[in-house]
Amino acid sequence: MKRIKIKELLSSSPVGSDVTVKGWVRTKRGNKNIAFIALNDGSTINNIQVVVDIPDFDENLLKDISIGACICVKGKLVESHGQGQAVELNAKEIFLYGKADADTYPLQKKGHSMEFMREIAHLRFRTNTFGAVFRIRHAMAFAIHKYFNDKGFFYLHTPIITGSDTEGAGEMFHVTTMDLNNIPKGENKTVDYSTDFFGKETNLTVSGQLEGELGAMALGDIYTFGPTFRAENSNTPRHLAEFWMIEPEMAFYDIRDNMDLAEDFLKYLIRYALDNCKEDLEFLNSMIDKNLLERLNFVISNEFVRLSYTEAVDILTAADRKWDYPVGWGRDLQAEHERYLVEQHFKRPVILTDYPKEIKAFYMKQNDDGKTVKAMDVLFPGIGEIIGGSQREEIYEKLLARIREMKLKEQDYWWYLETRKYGTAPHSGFGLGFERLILFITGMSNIRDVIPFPRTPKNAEF
RNA sequence: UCCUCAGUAGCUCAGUCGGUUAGAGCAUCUGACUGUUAAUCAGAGGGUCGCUUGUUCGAGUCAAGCCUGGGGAGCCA
Repeated sequence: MKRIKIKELLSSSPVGSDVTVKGWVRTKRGNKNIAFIALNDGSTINNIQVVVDIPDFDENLLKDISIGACICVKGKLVESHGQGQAVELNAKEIFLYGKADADTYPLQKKGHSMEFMREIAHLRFRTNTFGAVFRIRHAMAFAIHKYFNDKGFFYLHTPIITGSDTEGAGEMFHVTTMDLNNIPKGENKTVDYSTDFFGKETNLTVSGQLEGELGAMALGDIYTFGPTFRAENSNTPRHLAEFWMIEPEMAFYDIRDNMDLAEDFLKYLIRYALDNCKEDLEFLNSMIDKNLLERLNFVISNEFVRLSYTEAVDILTAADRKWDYPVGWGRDLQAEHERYLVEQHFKRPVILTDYPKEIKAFYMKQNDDGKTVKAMDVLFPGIGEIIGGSQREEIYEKLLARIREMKLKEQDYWWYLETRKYGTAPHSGFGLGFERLILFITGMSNIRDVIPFPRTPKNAEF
């Protein structure tokens, strides 16, 4: 008999039908005559209750069916005699795929801390919380592709190994095949990369943006969605050394179009989760964050506030409170400032634009005032910066001047500059941190709990 | 990297002013119970008190250093 997934079983199998289910035991309880097994196969957060007439089965088999064991059950679907569920499965045959020694299996029926779960990341998928989180993570990845595909964007695969540093900012992971115990040195005792695999210094990408722009200058609208690496020694609940980022890049979009897209995109994703991950979100709302559903609904039904950096500084200066870090035009906004704007002053997502050029990247479109650039940061409650983007500088001379002002290596950007030399066009784009989106959607509080196997300083287990 | 808090049974934690043999709940094991819902009830086993050094007659408790983890900050998505 063909196996049926529990999600399908619960939604569409008629009472009285004979079915086969396969899954992992969540709990077993009962007495010497009858046992109840809560079985889960990951297809849904819901379990099927398997009812076992103990005299009909081998005693040793039943002993081995403990929490974590994997079994196949054939039986008849019936209306439940108990209260907790509509239907249950009366077992006729049970096959044990793999037992889970109750003495050593780390998961129990009762609560575990998130910290403990991180130590058993290979098993934490088997909990309600992580099952819900990773089903939602999948749904969001799918929705991202659907959103862009429906809008005529093309998914562009930008390189993971790069020969250039996107912004000159941020530590990168070196990629090499050199023998680290015997690194060839050239003149001045510097490393001689000419003998390395690529014949030059290479790193893992910190952003696909620059390559993404090359694609946008021909395909029109593109997006990337791939792994991104930062070797920064960041130890916070919002940073990973390896994370996933979505970077759309659009020809002929100005900063306003860019903001419109970012807001529409985020609201689409939240709505997609509400429509397609209802049960998982309800579980997270009840167990992880009591305000989750309310917050998600609030965000999709209200306009994001849009204001300039200069206006934000005015608000912060006028605010009746003390800052750990001083507020002033030209200084970068600190976490406490962003939080104040989002969580107290406006109480909704905020898009900040037109930052001083000194605190932003070289490629951002310079405003006529000579002081600011067309940058935009989308700030979310509890998360901080979830999106960072800008209109790009498309005028060759201005871009080159900025590269020189910031003392970047001009020759490293020859191909980037050529897009401004040949058929340049106004264009814009942004980057969305995928895990930060998942944090917001799930209500989880630590980014290490929304990626299957987190990479952070001093941790690359699994 | 900085600040701060923590590390005691498989898990979550208590442990008073430094004092005899370090406790609880859950989990595990044994037994009871004819429909359970984190099942319930009774009993049992289970400890290098993160590591090292020191102070002391005596250290889970005090001190120093280190390791690991949480929270906050910086960097950023």
